[in-house]
Amino acid sequence: MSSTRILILGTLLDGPLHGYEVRRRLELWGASQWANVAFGSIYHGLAKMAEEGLLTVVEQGKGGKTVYELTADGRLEFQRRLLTSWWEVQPIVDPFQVALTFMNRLAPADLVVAMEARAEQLRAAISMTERAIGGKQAFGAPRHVDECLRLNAAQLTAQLAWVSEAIGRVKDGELP
Amino acid sequence: MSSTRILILGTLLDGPLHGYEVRRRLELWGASQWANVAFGSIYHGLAKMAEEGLLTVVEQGKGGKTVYELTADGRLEFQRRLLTSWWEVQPIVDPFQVALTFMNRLAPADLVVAMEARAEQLRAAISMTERAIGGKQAFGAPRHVDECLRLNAAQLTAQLAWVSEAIGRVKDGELP
DNA sequence: ACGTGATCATTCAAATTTGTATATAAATTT
DNA sequence: AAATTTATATACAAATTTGAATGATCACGT
Repeated sequence: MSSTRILILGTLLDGPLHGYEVRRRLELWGASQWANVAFGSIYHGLAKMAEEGLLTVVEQGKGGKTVYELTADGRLEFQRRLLTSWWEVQPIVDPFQVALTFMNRLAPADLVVAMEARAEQLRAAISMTERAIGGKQAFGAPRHVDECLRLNAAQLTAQLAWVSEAIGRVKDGELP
Repeated sequence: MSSTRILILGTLLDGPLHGYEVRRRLELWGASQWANVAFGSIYHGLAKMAEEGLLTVVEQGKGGKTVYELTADGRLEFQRRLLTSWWEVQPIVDPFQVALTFMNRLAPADLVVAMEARAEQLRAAISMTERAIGGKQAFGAPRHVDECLRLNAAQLTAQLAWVSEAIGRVKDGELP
């Protein structure tokens, strides 16, 4: 289950918007980091949900601009999806798991070099994320988007801890 | 960038396989948790990569069974993708970020209830993951797949830490 | 008023993913 | 040994995602 739909519905809660603006809000919330919200997906999602009655077209635009608004059904659908987001623990998808899966396919020496480089990059990513905390309110983002950053930083820190520990074990020949 | 292709290539490293068996191996490695490896994706990926010369059809089957083998190009492509997996830090995609993004759309009381339930589920998921460590070698999985489980447990623990701390802040009215 | 680069806004074909339907072989029950 | 269930194996239509292409509009110096 992808998150495109709930994200689109969520941007429309406070009033009608057109596709480009939907995308801009999501960008501001950092959603482009962890969701499929390329323009194509947005426009497709909007058109599809309008077809299904979750949205209505408010202003079919002169010049082509199309503005969408939530219907009552759309609001219900948002609430439904929001509740399942909170109640159902869904797997974390981390592309680094792929690297791990095939760690035995890299020569140990290369592996150690890659791991050390990754540890360095992770430290940079973590401090960058932490510095970003608090910086988005200026552009109209609600305060709690910082929590997304905090959680992300915590998960990157967990990855860093794994890498740091594993470097030693690879050097000792315990891994892979 | 999805991980379907590298996963398929990786299963074929040690010898030709047909689609169903590719899927079985991935399942064993736990990849179905964090990647798009439904049968449809596998068969499509196999056919596409064969078309592109990364694979060849070894045994066009009586009864329909089609066995694929890596070509030299396919091996190179795997190595290329493996290196980028290790060297490029890519964002962690956690569906829970969606829930966080919209935490202000739930009544605080409901929010606290959902968070407490989630903390409970996370504790269960973590201990289940930890118990699974070491259990897959019996079925032929290489030892280092345990590392995927360890990393996953660490990331879930990070999420649990966030939730536990945030419950207090919601009760105090600091969030959202 | 005129070009020109940046931002705004959408469309579209191609690639991928999902989910279900289908078909056959193997094991199990009756 | 026929019937039924389970596991193996693939195919396919529908939905979604990607990424590039296309225009329109706006700011700004000349």
